[in-house]
Amino acid sequence: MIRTRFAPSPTGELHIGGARTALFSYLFAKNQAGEFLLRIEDTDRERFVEGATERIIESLGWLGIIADNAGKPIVQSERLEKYLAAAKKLLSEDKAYVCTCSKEELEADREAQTNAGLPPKYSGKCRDAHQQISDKPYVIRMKMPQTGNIVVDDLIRGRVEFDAALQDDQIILKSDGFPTYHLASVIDDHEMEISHVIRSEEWLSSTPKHIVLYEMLGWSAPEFAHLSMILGPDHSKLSKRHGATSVIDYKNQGYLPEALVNFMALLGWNPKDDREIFSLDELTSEFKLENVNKSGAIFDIEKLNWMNGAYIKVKSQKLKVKSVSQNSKFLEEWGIEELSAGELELIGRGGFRTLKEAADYITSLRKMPEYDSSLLIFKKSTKPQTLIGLEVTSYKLQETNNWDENNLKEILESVVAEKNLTNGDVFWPVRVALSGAEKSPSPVELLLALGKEESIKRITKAINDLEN
RNA sequence: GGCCCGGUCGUCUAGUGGUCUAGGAUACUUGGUUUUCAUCCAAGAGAUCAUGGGUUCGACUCCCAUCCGGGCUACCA
Repeated sequence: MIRTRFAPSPTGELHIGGARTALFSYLFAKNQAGEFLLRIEDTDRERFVEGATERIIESLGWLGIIADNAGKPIVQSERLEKYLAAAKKLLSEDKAYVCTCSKEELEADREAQTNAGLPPKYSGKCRDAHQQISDKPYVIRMKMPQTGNIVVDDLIRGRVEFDAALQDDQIILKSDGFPTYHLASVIDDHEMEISHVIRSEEWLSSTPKHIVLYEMLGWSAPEFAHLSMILGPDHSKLSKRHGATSVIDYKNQGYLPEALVNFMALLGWNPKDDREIFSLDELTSEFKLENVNKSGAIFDIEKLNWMNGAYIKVKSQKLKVKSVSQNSKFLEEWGIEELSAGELELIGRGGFRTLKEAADYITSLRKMPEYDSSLLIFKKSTKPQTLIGLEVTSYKLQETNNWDENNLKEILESVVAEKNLTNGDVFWPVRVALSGAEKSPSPVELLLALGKEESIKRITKAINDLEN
């Protein structure tokens, strides 16, 4: 049984990088009918943020990445005795030792080594001192082998070797009784029966320590797959100074979860052909770890914008055939509860990169436009011709009971034909009367979005403005 | 500094020794469509495959070196 996990620290909002790691872990497991679990790594009490766990789960849920244990994730701070017991077992087997070096001492050692041009490494002072646990503050360090190579067979990177002698005697239990990541993740991954550890590249360097820990504990290690990182435009690790980096930021800016998921999946994974648009389900059935890249990828907002626009288009077109109550959620967060079919049509014509842009447009469209009436006259037209166009159109619109696209188009065309006018005498002023803007969707789209009553009201106002 | 990972159009990428004078997408430019803008359609420009050496009849593809970028080097994860 394939079983993967996502193990964030509750130190803030879910990051794009974390979300992508979660996505790949989820896709890998679900592709093989496996389980995807969530584990909260809250062993650092200083960085712990109240409520962060809930917000991470919420962001994940918004993306559609639902862990099989999302209702009750594994929480490390609730499992302290397990880590302590394991550390003591290692201690009794001489695979770990008590270290009483103070932080100041360690800091001084490190500084001296750095100044001497040496790589910083724990001195090993307590390694063979065989100290017992006493009242004195202590930590427990694992005893790394001092010779040989440690091999990591990474599913993405292949075979990577590390010189054991260069590895530090990692602290596995801190003086506050909490485990470090290394111990806790090894124990939990084993107990949760995780078959594949899929995590970010930043963990590759400490994987040898984890492998040694598995051996010491007498367990077989899971498979490892280290994902490349997501980079900012300046090629450094994506971080806050690059602007929006949390999933919730994108939600608030009007990105669709489907678009964000699709975009993140393409950052480092591809289907080996030209397809680019994938739903979460399609991603699940297509995903293969072999198709994941080794190199880091820059988060390119332009491409996300394009993809989000494409999703907005498709989604608004789908909603068009549904009832008003069903589409009430679409732009709800921007204060728009109900969308008419005509408004959805207008959104579906494309051009909006975010939901917020679309909502802002609909909001402004719903207000009676204010504009200089000279704008009503097309550059190749005249005031009298414009007035005729507007008046005849207004009359015909009042007479019709058939407010659909084809009919409206025919009406406008018939005004042009019957009154011997040009498109510029009719289409342009009607459009301006409805939108109040130099640039806008077509008059037919606007008529559809605004409805009969509002459209006639605006055209009437335009006629009055022009006459006075 | 040490160890580790990576390096194909600006960006995401295809490419696993000959089909590559390198394909797709995005962004950009131009043309078409449109009363306008956007959409849409079409076309174009854009990569001496980081650099230098090998190996080979032949290398983007294999090997080495160099350079560049990134990660780790915490009682953070």
